[in-house]
Amino acid sequence: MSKTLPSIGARRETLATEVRSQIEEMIVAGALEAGQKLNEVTLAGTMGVSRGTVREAIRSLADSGLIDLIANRGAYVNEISLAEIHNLYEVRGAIFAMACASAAQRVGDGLEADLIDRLTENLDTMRGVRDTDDRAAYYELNIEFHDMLLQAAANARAKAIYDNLIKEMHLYRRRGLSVANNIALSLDEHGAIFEAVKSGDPRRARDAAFAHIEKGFGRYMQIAEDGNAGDTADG
Amino acid sequence: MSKTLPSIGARRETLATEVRSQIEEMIVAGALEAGQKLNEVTLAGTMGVSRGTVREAIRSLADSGLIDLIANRGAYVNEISLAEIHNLYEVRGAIFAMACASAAQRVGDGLEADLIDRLTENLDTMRGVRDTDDRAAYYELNIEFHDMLLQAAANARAKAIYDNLIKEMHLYRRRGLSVANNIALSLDEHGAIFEAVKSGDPRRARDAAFAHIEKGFGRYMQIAEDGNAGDTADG
DNA sequence: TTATTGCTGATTGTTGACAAACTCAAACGT
DNA sequence: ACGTTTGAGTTTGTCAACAATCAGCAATAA
Repeated sequence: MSKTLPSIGARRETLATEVRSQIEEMIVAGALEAGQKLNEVTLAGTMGVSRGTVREAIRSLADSGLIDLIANRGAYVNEISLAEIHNLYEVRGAIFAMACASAAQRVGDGLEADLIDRLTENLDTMRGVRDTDDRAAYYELNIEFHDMLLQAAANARAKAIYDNLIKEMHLYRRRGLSVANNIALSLDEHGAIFEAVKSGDPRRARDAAFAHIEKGFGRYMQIAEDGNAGDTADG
Repeated sequence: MSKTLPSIGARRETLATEVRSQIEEMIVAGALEAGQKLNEVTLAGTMGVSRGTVREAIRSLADSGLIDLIANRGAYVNEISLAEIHNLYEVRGAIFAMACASAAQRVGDGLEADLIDRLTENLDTMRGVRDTDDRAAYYELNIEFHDMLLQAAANARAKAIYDNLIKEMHLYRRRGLSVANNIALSLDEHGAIFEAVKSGDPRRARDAAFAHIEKGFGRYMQIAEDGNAGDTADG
């Protein structure tokens, strides 16, 4: 299913970036377990490329936190504790809250004219999905909701960091612990964020976003303690 | 003066990381200007290492945002606009605010016993420096203040991202635009953050931190517009 | 004149080989 | 029995050479 996104004209794919996505996918899919060591020659062999190329890909993954590097000893798939998951939630919340505040500010300034319409449509569709309990659909809509706000913040760096965090958090979904979700609850929270952004109130948007992420972590903890292992969307 | 910081015990230095810091220093010091292209063979020659090694270093720098990469065309020192500087301030503010809230929470929970003492001492020293107008000393104290709070947040990922942002923002200090500073003002703001953290009020700490960074950007803009080019600390 | 095509030199992408460092376990000495 | 040392084997770090791609310019055609 996952065609590589056609890169926008500017930057073609290089072999190393291709290998990078491939390893990334292996980690997310669980083909490489947490704590497992990545052997450069083995990977190079199975992928049919040279060791240097694999090496470059691994270095890149290490820089974005998916992999731990120890000099002269190798690369290991990042093992993560519950405390670290909390840390990721915190950072993600901080970035998202900032983005929502920024988006609200821009809406108040008359920029981002169509944002409100697009958010409205997203929420409407989501309400329809709530009753059908179609988690896959909800998952996509949830990502879209967050993405639109990040986009509206007009802060490329923030978006890059956020996307990276999301990618990393994906990991823990496949690793036994599902990410918490309650469509009805997170829909309410999305509504609160929406209202704040719509009214152009940065401060309120920020608080609503923070609350949303914090509650999301709470739900995650709940499910983690209950030992649930379903594959759901986060919210 | 600028010795390279001794890397923390755990991870030994490899040649590539050494080259990385060296290039980093060249960029910060202005030996490599914004927009300038980095030629791999030239760099390898001047540094006396192989091309593959500088390649690895360049890739790493690109991942942390100091350098722009274009496939098959090369690496360029990141040119940055005023809007992007604002973006960096925003992200930095978001992370810092989150850290302060977290620190306040932990203080309220009885953890971080000595944090308050250390912050108190930092502020006292700073007040002494205020009158002498010793900017170098203030600069160090300012970094220490922020570092202590990031540390107290007990969030390694947040600290890593924050440190990276700071490093990047260093760039624009050497590039004509100084980073804004007014010791007396930022001392007041530090005081507000301190009080909030001390009272264990996460929300107030967060707001104070946000305000601090925002005002810092305001001062930066002020100086930028005035065309000032001194080398001062930010606050 | 202007746009297109085909060279040429230079630079990046990729590879395989060599050198250095590490792991593990057996041999050794106390 | 226990800690230390030594050595073989494996894995990573570094390097130099080969292949692919790009920027710039000259020649050609409309």
